[in-house]
Amino acid sequence: MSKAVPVDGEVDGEVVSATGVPTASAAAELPTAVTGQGVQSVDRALGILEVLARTGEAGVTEIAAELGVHKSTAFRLVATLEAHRLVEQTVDRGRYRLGVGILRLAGATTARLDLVQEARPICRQLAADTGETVNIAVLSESSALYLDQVAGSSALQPHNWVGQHIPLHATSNGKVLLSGLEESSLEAVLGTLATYTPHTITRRPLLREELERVRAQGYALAVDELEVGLTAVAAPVRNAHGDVVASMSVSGPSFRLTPERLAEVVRLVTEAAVEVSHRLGWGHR
Amino acid sequence: MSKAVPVDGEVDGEVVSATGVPTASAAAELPTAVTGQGVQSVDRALGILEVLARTGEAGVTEIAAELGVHKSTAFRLVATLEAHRLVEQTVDRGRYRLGVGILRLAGATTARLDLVQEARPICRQLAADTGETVNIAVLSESSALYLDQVAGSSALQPHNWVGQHIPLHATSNGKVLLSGLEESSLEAVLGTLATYTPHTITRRPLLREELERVRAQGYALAVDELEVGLTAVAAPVRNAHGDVVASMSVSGPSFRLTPERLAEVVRLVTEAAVEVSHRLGWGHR
DNA sequence: CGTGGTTGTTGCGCTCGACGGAACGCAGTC
DNA sequence: GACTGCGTTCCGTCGAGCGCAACAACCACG
Repeated sequence: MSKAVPVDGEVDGEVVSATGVPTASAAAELPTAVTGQGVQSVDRALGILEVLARTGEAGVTEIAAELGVHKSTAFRLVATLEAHRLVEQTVDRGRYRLGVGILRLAGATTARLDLVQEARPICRQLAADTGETVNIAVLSESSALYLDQVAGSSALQPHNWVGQHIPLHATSNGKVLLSGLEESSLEAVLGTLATYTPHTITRRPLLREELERVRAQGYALAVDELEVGLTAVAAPVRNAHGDVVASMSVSGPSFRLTPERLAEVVRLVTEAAVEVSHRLGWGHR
Repeated sequence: MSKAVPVDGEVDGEVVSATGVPTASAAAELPTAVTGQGVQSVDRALGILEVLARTGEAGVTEIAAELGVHKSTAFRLVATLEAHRLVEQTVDRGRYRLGVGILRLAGATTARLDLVQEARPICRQLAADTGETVNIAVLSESSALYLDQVAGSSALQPHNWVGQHIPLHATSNGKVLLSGLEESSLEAVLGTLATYTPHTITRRPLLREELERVRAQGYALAVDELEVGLTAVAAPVRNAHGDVVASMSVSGPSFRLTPERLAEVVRLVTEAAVEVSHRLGWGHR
């Protein structure tokens, strides 16, 4: 198992890439996707955390096999992790699982869970890619509250919606936010469905169908529903639990967001929303 | 931009001003945390995580000083942590902070805790019904550890307590958890009763009376006891044996949780806690 | 534009700390 | 009671990780 050490060749450290297959490193017999270089024992210890995150529970022998190290080594590492409360054993002489220390650390990271802060660079990129206006909104008191907006490349600055409350049933963002609600709370936030244009969805059964479609396809459309000539597409942003916490949208004049262009925009906005979700801790399992 | 919503950003020293009760005369030789025995490098690496959790952000030199090791050592450890996404640097050649890997792990831990799993839908419903923030906490190391949080309908996430250790005597959750203890273990977990506001209960006899009241009425109140303007009400969650295993709370600004509204909130939170208890096997006697 | 102070980053040789082998105590199970 | 699995402990060895020092940027002086 001794790995070829002396000469360290590649300098680029980027190995893991979410979907990427691990690089073909020499003697890569480890089934776990742990990074090759770094402080060995720390690398292994963190590997243990990842194993436990994946399996939920594991014994020392199992862990040792997974990492490709001796039992005693795995035990020493696990004991060190336990001293820091990052793992805990179910009973004495039992298996191990992740401990409360993880939660304490996570609590410290929530300080930077500022949605706007994390989403901004991605919003900017999305605005640059599409050339249209990008918005991010959350649910607030029976309406959509726009938290941030990045203008597109086009000269004419659209209306600035930041801080505005927007009806839920007539916007793409609103539909996405509604799609994340359960049936019970859905009824609580839905008042009368006001009519804004002939295309506004005003009948509840139709809205439910639409929300079901949004859930299924992972994004929402709104064409001429709030305002004639205004088209928008939105995708959900999820937190670590998978809840829909916000919605990210691209909007612009309908004559520019033509049906054939929409497909590409849909792809971009869903990708961006997934990226933000990842930064919020979503994406395990 | 985005002036409208003051979602608290990166305030540095913002971490609970409460937990750090000045320890009387703790070991001066130990640089930071529990660094007893174990794998040295792993111990140090985890120490780095704790430093970052405490300070929010830190540079390599600062970390090295905190741990009492050489810069290069700290750098290598931090680089290893970074490879696993547990830390990340703000910009190139910049300071380090905790990364999203922590959130992934945290998500895995809460997913493993059946308590959170079972309680989550009920918490969500409770948050929707009351419009306020719902928390669920357990007893851990002489303090209340918050396991989960569901934000209320108001847009701005007040403060994310998940993973934080909160004093037991100054919170509604803490009182509920204490009320489930026996006399002997009660004395063990109670240290000095720190004062946070003029309303904090700091005298032991008064606290005992309060706990007796909590036991009798089946819920706990905390108005302006941890923080002026913060009101919370909590109810016990019991397992199949009837032991208090967790506490569920609704909290919000005192101006919104008025006395006349509290009655209704008390009813809702106790009902929700009973429902969770039932799911954990309580109630068949 | 230099100059002295920071930072984070990187080779390098020495040494001490982490590693693996083996043995131990303890549960179950043929 | 022998067997086989588990988690745990002890110990000698050797290579991995340590501290040193030099490096490359950056910032604040003057």
